[in-house]
Amino acid sequence: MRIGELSKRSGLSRDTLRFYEKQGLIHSRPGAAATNNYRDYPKDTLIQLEQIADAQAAGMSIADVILFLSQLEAADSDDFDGEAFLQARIDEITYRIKRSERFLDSLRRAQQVLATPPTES
Amino acid sequence: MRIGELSKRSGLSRDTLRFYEKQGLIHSRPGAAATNNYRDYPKDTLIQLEQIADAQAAGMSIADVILFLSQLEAADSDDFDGEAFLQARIDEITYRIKRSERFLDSLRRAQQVLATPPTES
DNA sequence: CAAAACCATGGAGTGGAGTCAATGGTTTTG
DNA sequence: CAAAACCATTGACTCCACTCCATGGTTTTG
Repeated sequence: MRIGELSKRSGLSRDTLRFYEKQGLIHSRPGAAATNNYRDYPKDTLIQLEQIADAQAAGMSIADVILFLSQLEAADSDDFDGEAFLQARIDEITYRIKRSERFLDSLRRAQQVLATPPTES
Repeated sequence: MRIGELSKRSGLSRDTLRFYEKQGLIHSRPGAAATNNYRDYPKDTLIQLEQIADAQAAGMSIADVILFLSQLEAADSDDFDGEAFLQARIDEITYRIKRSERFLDSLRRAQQVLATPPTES
């Protein structure tokens, strides 16, 4: 799949896709046709982009996502404590969700207030 | 409360607090002592900072938080559709939480994989 | 086959959210 | 009362995640 189609399907701009690739988040095999140097993305890139979006929604930086991905691929490289890394992210995200829900509640309360007809003091 | 104490209690830097104040997120009455121009923060600023942190955790920008706050104070200004604004934020955040939880699940699965002793093929 | 549509690279620019540094005034403390 | 600790302002700077542009090559299409 070429970048234009991936862009359309993922909803991300071409520039963002090229940026992600430069960062190492996604990969393309260059020019299958060999005549040009157009990027050619495997179809599961779309799924990966979804996962990246999930990670970003959870507050992870691109650098974190890269660390996480490299972690999955080389699960037994022992120069890096993957378990600690994972646990730290899990804790962070759990905490973030808790805070988000608290904020959501206050938005709902505000909604209640707005929905209530003005006081007839 | 002066900025140093607020900083210590909130865990935010003085610079961040001054930055927030410039943005209009928090307020101080200047120099109660009248002799200096030190900021003096009411004690409920701490609570407000907590709420701001919640909002940020939920992915809201500072500009959004300001809009939200102004919304609570002037609930009947009719040049702005507060209900639509609130509903949009609620939807956004709900969606973000859903994505975060999906990502959390994949982290937990990765954790499982790491915890599993290497295959004895 | 020419115009339109698509692709590439490199590098500059943007916006959000702080962070740092320089300079100088005020309070607290031993 | 001097030194240390605290405070103020202004403006420059950083980092992140894009986004835009200029320039030029490749494909597709009518």
